[in-house]
Amino acid sequence: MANINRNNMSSPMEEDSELRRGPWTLEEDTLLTHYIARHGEGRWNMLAKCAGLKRTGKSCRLRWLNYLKPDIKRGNLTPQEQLLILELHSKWGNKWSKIAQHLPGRTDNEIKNYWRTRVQKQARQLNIESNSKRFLDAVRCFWMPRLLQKVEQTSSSSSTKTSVPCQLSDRTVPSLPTFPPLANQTPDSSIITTEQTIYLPDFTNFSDQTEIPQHQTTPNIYNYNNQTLEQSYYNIENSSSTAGYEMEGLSFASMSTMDSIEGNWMMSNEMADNLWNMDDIWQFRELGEMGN
DNA sequence: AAAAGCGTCAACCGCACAACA
DNA sequence: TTGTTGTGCGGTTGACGCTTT
Repeated sequence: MANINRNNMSSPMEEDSELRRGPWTLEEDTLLTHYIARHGEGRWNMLAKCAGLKRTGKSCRLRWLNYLKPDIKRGNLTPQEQLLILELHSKWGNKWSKIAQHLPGRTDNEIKNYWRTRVQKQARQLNIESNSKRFLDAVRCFWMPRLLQKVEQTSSSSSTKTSVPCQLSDRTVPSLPTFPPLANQTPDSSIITTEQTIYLPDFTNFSDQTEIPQHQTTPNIYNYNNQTLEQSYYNIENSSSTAGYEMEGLSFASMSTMDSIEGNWMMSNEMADNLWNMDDIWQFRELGEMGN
């Protein structure tokens, strides 16, 4: 049976024709907001009726949680948030609500949309499955380092540790070193060390620490296209000790597969969403072919 | 200027599950 | 135990706006 009928608690003939669908009007938003302000959330079907809304309870709940709730954060996802999404998705897969719990103010719907429109777009460009291990490697090799760089730029350009929009006016950013150093290499002082700490702003409410695996202190070995690879792990920690969460286990495994990119990492405004350029794509393809 | 193509995102749908009578 | 209701989740759709042709 359709949800509309089941949730509406009345016969289809009675009320289905009266139920509104589609975009919410300002008036409906106001009704819903005011009702919840007075009576609180929950019992959505009853709420919809009592508030005088010709909507299903389900629709009201969705509108409230995804749009009207006061703590909803609007606007583009910050590099930090994108980074976190990539990492958590690599860990949990399409568990959008679970991922959303770690991004205060962001909804599962928003994260899901981000994944489908931005991340999967990159997968299409690479002509690989977005859920494949190859794509995961590509994300870790190319995308995450870029986001890390943006995080760095954000934190260094901001005296306070609040999020600022990423505004890269120059196509060329300072060169990024081989990324990451292999475990048996002596880290050059100019390069990012394996214990680099990056400060992330505004991540609060991280209480689900049990879900985050313990920090891996030793590199482990696994195979990619029959090549033995070492994984290096980078730590990213929350800047606020009171936030109660450290992003331990934020792993950038297997970046060493394709760490031969030297020199300039190109990034521009138009590439803000297109986190790897054509050179990266071709390089990734070539590496994939070599491995086959 | 108009049409077509494309990307984004709010909203909907189907399903699963928990709570309860 | 069974049926009903409420809620939550993930997948999908479609409207809308922007860009390209």
